[in-house]
Amino acid sequence: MDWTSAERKPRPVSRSRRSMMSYLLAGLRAGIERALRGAVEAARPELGLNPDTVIPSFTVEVPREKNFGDFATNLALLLTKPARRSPRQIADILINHLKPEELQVQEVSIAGPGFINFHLHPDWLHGVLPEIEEGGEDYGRSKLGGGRKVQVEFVSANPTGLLHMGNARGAALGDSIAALLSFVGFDVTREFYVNDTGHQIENLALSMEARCLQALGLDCPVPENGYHGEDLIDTAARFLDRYSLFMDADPRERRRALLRFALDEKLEAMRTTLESFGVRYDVWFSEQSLHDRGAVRETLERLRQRGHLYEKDGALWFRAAAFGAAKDEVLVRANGVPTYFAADIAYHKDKFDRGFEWVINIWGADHHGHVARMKGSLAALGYDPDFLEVVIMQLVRLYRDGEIVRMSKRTGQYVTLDELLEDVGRDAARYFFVTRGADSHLDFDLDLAKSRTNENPVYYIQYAHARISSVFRQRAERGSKPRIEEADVSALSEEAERALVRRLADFPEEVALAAFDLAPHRIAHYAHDVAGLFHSFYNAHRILGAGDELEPARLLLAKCTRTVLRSAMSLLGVSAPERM
RNA sequence: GCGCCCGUAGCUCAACGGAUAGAGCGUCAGACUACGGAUCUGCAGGUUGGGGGUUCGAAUCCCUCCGGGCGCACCA
Repeated sequence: MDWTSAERKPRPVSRSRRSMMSYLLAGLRAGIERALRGAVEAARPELGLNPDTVIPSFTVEVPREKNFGDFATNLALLLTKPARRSPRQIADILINHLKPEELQVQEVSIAGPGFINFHLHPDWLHGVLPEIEEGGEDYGRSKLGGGRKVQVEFVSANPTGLLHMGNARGAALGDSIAALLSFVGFDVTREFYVNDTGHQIENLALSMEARCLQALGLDCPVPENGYHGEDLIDTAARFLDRYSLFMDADPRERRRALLRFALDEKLEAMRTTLESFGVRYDVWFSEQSLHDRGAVRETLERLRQRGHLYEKDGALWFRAAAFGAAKDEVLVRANGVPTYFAADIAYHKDKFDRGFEWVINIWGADHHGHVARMKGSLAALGYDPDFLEVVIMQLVRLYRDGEIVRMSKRTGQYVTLDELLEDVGRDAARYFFVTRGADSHLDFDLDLAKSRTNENPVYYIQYAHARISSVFRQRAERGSKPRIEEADVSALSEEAERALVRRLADFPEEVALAAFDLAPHRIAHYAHDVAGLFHSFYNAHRILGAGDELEPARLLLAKCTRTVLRSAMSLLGVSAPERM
């Protein structure tokens, strides 16, 4: 783990220097890192390092094993080559150039193959709770993003049907990623790209027309490639309700009106569903608008000028293969109609032109084949393709009653997000989707998500939060109120208390790491961890009635735990109930 | 056939290239006469799919094989 993780990955946003935080742990780490750097410089002759030898980039991290200390560095291991000495020898030399007392470090030791372990003075923990108390819901926020503009585009489902489980995973993932990036100081835009033109949309219009005619008693089947979902029957009925002059209208006008009506209704339904899932977008971007204002034509022209297009079989092709894609791609069909990909290139160019410095797309695994050509097209336009980051999300497999639920959009046999929300509820759904890494195949157990038992991990976290709230309710009911403000945190000496405080101190770094790795599942695990430490503490020790010294200190600990749990759950889109 | 992702405890999954691979669930054995038992404590459970390689160090990177998922349209 590394507070400077923003610099580890070769992303466009990574170049600017971090703005340093005052968080305790981060500060202590930075101090140790500086001291180590200084020690290498001072020890150059002893280590046999040339003046121009670059110090390798080393880590100062929290070791997994806690008797390895609070921090450990691999610096000595990395210097073996340039220094031509054994790592333990190097570590020994480095330690002689460190002044631990200046670092709040109690003990420095060499361990294992040559790690240098730092044991902090135990009192450092005393600073943690006051810091959380002061920060409140802002504890963990940072300015690491430097206010740079980031766009997260996710779901972007075809407005031709209802949202399904795959879309739901994308929604949960995208929204949490956006929340994380915002939390660490990026200027985040959540965006939904609306596919409101093209073949699928024409099919939608034709299907609507068929449903209308059916409603009027005519025998008119939905086209083979059309949309057979029953929701369209209702949509058609509502249309007829409103526009009774259906049969008299000019067929072309009629189709346009049908389409407009269906699109509006479908989009509105998606917006409503997503909002009840806790997801709200800043921008709904219309594909059609790109065509309307000539952005697609303009983009094609630019590619042509740069010599990346050619004609074949009457179609216009992009030399995608020259930019790392599997094969070349058609941008304009022989019939003169641009492909979806052509519009998509224009869309991503537009993202560039709007000034985003980092663009994140959440795509399902069934679209992974598009990544190379999308990036290739950006390179062809003269942009840095690394500004685009595509998070590929593996597909969701549903289980009910221990068996796989087969889903097929064609036959309309699939579980919708609306049904999921009704069935298992928002909290469990959001948590389940975001508790696994994006590239892990997700087995979604409907029965487990629905169950209100200890098998369901969502409630474990929420229960910790509700329990803390309950303690404060109890306290309010009782007469005596020791003042939390006068809590003496040094009274917290039990192992369970210290472990919890220690974990709470990790939150700012945990959030930063999760944000830059686009990995909200880290927060899910972290929250579970904190909840577990709290439950252990709670079970072993009294809070109320613990005595004049301990009670206020433990109340403060409980309050800070609640603060962190709330923030973590909020990042995941899970509610933090006062009682359950 | 080619490309991308995955394979870790009985199940679902974690683990910035670091030290003795960790959680939850399940199994088994236990725990408060006061703050919510949707809790806690403990036991058992592993050749990280197989085999090579790189590295001081590999679940992690490279090669190869096996198994699973998903792509490879003038669809989106």
